[in-house]
Amino acid sequence: MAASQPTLADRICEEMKQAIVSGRLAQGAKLNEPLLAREFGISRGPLREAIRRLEGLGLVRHVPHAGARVVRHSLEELVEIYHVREALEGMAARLAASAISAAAVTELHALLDAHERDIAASDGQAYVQQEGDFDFHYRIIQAARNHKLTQMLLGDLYHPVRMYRVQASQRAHRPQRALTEHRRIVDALADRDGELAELLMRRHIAGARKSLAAQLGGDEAPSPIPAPSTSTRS
Amino acid sequence: MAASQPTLADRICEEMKQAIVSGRLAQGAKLNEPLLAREFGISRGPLREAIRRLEGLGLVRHVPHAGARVVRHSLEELVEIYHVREALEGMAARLAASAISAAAVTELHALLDAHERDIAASDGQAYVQQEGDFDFHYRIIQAARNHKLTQMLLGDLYHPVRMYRVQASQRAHRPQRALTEHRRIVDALADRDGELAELLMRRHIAGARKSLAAQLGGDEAPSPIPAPSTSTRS
DNA sequence: TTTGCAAAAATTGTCGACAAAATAACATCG
DNA sequence: CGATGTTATTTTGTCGACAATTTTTGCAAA
Repeated sequence: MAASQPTLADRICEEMKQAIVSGRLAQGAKLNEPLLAREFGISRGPLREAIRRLEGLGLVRHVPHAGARVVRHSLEELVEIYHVREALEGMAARLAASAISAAAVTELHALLDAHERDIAASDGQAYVQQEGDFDFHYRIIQAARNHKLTQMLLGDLYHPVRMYRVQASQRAHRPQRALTEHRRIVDALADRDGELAELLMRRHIAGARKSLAAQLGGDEAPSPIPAPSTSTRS
Repeated sequence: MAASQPTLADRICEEMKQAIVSGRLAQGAKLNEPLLAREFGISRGPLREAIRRLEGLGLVRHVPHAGARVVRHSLEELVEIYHVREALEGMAARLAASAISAAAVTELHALLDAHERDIAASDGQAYVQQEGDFDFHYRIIQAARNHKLTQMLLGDLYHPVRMYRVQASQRAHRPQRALTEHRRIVDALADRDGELAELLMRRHIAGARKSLAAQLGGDEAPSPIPAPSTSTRS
């Protein structure tokens, strides 16, 4: 079902998605149609279709006669996303404990072994852990065998997270500790202990969220006054 | 977000979304561009943009040189969605317990009172409970004050559910019981008991999911998926 | 210098036309 | 009669051009 003859709009959409996630198209950047069209060597028609698709995906925002811009992700929004991830990936871990195959568990162990080697090799930077972390979470999500869940998590929710990681050049929070937590989760999966797997996954993501929230300045745990001013005034 | 001058593509996108959810555009129906363009009285350009946006929203599926079709939702997928709803709305209930205002709790009570009157009045059919149920869940989600959560739940996830409800003409499962469960949830919110609110909400949705899954086992007379008649009004 | 308004430029929205591909129809052959 | 290759039609993909709107620019006045 791969694109046998990928259309121009599809190709451009994919390229732009990559450009946005990688930061080559900065957050809030205006998408100038004639310019981009010339740059990609295509007409404005397919480009507009690609932009509309990205709009549906939530990666760009479009106002009627003012053009489209790359969405901006505030740290607050990142924290919100981590809340959602906590709920969703916790569920994924629980489902995975029931659905995962023994072979997949073995593969997960091998993956974590590889991560351990990578961390030991590139001590300090641990950039590989970035993609490796994604890889781990990807596999858990896939193992849950819930198509809609996969679609939401991998299709929509992860883009902002990847954008943030790449663009902020944020190093992994204590990759050694993350690795240990990953191992515990896999152990729970191997034991078919869905409850424990969910708990550990939630704690794992909640830890990352709190680390993120710490950058916000204040603790965000109990929001006493929600401050309804979203300040998205236009 | 005041649509100062809604563009054609936006308007058509909205109309098509409505048509898909309401079932006027059946599941699996082919989106014939010249036909639809004539029907809407516009050119193919904006129509294609609208379709691309719907594609990003996950309401239509597009294959390179074969055209776009309305997505088909199997009962299995519905069950998957209810799993996701359970996790997400459970979280929403927990967050809402912390974030909701006293005034909002009062409004919720009033809403449920109205539902009770409606059920008593239109005993049996209880069609109002359909939208009312959505209304209740809407408010809980909003009360969680998590923008991303709202976006995912109300933006993407609910469309298939509404499609299913509308098209299958499914009556609410025991509206009286649903109402009671709703009341208990609001009570938990009023007590600021997030844990209990989450538990009750999860149980509430899990019940609906099980009722849904029961249909999966036993094939009943009403065929849930209508025959894909390619003919649309011209 | 700053403010306000008007013209100009650029950009977005929309359309019709042409090229490429897929589907349908049809005639031919086994 | 059915299968198959070819043609014809429909449908999708792409492009350039024109209209509508917004933003910028320029200029004059307070």
